[in-house]
Amino acid sequence: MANENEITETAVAVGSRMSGDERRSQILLIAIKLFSQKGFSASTTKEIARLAGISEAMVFRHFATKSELYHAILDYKACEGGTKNPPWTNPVLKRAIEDKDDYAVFYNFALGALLHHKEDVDFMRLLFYAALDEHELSQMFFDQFVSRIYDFIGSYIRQRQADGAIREVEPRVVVRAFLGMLIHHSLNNILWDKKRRLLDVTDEEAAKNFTEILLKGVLKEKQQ
Amino acid sequence: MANENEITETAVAVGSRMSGDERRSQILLIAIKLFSQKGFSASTTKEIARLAGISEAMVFRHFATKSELYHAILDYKACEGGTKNPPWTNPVLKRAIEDKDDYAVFYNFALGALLHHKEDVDFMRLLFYAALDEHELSQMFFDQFVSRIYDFIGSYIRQRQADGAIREVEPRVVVRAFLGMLIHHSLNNILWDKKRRLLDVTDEEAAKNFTEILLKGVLKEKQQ
DNA sequence: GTCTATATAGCGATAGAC
DNA sequence: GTCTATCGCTATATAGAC
Repeated sequence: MANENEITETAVAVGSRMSGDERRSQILLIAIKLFSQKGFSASTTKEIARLAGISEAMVFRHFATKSELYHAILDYKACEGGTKNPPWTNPVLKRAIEDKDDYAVFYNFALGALLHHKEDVDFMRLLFYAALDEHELSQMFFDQFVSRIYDFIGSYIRQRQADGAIREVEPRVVVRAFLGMLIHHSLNNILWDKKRRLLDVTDEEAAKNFTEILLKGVLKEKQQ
Repeated sequence: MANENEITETAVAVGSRMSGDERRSQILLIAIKLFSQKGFSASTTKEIARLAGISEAMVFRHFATKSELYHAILDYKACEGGTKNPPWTNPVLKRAIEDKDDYAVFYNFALGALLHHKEDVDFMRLLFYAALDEHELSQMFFDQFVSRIYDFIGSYIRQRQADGAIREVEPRVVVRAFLGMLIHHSLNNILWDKKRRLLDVTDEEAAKNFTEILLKGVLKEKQQ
């Protein structure tokens, strides 16, 4: 691969004797970084060991197989990383929904998503690798998280349609359009824009613009 | 990996003696399929050889290294596959632009993109793998194709803003929003929707809905 | 052009001492 | 909990016969 970069920074202290649990999470964190950078097959247990400052045998003492390590990562990330603070528990968003403040609903959702993506680039990369590899994590995350997003935003849209505020469009199409803007934007930031910046906007500006486009796009004209 | 499927279908006749060029393209096509399904590292020259019905040594006669094979694929795909019939040569689209028929411009662009994605799933997967691996193809495709799309649609938007038809938004943000809907939708179709279908619409419906959302979202109200 | 056979290296994983 | 040493396997890549 073109990327010959090394991981130089490690969140956990390297080497030195540590307890089983400490060591286990250290290995986990390093493996997350490595797998998210190079994918599963291109990552080696040897390099994980080297980065952790321990021998390969130690890696296999904590995780019987490389595959088990992968699963542990995915479990860890899917439970802790990906679905922590989901939108449906966000108080600001809940309030906006109660108030039927359409702009606040979509803007806060958008900004939250963009910040979350930026904060957990590793997880996004891991998730895309898993999706391409057709790994079960992908489906797991999808069922546990993405499909709920569709229900969550979709039901708000349906409600606002009943109010006569939003025109008749299939709610799921609207969700896909909105998520498309957000996820595609984050993906661009992660994968390409670092080198050639096609678009240089703050997360707030992006959230504002996307929200405006979507809302004007779906609200009935008289409402605007 | 979870995907244990085999490639059973091959576009090119397997085995039997063939000319150098024939054999070369056969290997290329098989490798494209394999790399796009499993990524670079997880694909083996042995399997390529097996699928082609030849020995591994033959693969290395045509491509000195596995990496060279990868490059050949990317050159081939980037020149022939990805950028064949780009939107800016589409006569229907050109006509719509001349006529300043906003709906036709965005609808035809959208439908063209969705059909193209569906037609060349292998290339999309290859491109995403390459992007994650930070392979140069990714940047190449980006510079040769994506950035031109931004210029192409962006300049149309700018023109319509000068006409007073489209409200003041950064054109590149609008492009990103629209491409986001389209690419994200295709990505969903490819990666997840095959198992759990969140959204079941024809390409025409999707193109229509996305176009309507975008246009209502950016046109000045009086224009609608 | 195609093969068999082989070189070489690195992989995941294990054994056994400390 | 950690190491060194090593196994068995598979990977890429090459040599040389047909």
